[in-house]
Amino acid sequence: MPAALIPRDEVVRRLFDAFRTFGYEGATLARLSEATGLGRASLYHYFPEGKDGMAREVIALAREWIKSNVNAPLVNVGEPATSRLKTALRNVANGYDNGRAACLINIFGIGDANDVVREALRETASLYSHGFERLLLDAGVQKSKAREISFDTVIQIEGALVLARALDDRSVFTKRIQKLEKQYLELIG
Amino acid sequence: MPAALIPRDEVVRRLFDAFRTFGYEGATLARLSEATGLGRASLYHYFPEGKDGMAREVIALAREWIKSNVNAPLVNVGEPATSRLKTALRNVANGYDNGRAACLINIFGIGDANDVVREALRETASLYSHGFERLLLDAGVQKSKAREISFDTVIQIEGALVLARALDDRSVFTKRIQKLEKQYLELIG
DNA sequence: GTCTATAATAGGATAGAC
DNA sequence: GTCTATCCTATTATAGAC
Repeated sequence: MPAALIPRDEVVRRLFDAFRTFGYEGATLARLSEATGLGRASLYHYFPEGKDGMAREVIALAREWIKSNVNAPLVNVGEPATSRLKTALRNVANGYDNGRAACLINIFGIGDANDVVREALRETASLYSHGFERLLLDAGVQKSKAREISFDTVIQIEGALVLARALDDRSVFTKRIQKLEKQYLELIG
Repeated sequence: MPAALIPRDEVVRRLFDAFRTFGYEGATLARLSEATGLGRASLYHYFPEGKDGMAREVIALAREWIKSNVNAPLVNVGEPATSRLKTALRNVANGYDNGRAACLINIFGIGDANDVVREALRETASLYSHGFERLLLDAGVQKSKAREISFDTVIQIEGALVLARALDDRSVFTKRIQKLEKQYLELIG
């Protein structure tokens, strides 16, 4: 019985990349096989539920990524608010490869996903704004205002990614992240 | 020789709807056939270049839509700036069915489109911000500032559409449009 | 866990009658 | 312009050997 070529986590990470590059429908098993280096049969060994199961695990990875790379830094009360924000935004920029990579929240929102995927998507999108909201509340911003701004933050991230891809110009994204940082520093600095 | 069941323009409009509902890869010929009411063979009669040709015409329709429904109202110097803006934003809200429909600029930016589609996409995305930029310039806003705000406008539209779909909450989109109107009125009112 | 082989279906596209 | 029939390929998925 041959050993696993790569850890399961790494398989999921590569699937994640493939899904957000090609979209759900565009991510064919041939491409997923190439992205992971695993044959189709091996993919079905890892994911008996097939492509749908892969998608579910990939969304779960996205959720964990947001938790550890965005929300955890933002609510890390040991640090001053400004450096918490900078860490989170740096992680956001890196996570999207500075605008080259798309967001799964967008990708899986296209087409007719099943209910499980749709609910996971809703939860993940909601989670995304929570960290920013907490940071603003900690900094003394009023609740309704904090909610509005944190929503606005996710909207700007998603919109900038879309426009950067359409214009084929990453700076549209990186500049927007810089502008977000500036806006936050005016509020919480 | 049977007459055409529907005008060609209407066929393209229905394809437009199908593409932005399902994405390029998700828009199968079966679905395009159902959306238009035409058999596959008839679709190939209208579009000898197949699905790719349909996509190109659909993007052209999107460009024309932006020109007549967004940019034309925005630069209509016969009207006061505020009502020009209101007309354009109302058209934007309607064009996306108040947040229920996705934007082709996003849809066709996913996956690996060919060069023709990619270039058309770039042009269309660029066109989108031009009308808003012109309105701001007319209102006396400084050029660099006008450019920045008009970009920001498209980013917010695209981002709000993504988030509204992910959260399955149209109000995320409609509220953002209202906020955009308010921001503009502070500048040009 | 990986492999080869293969089933079963859906996808894009075309031919030719009407 | 539309229809039925069909081709070919790609796609998802499974079986069984190692």
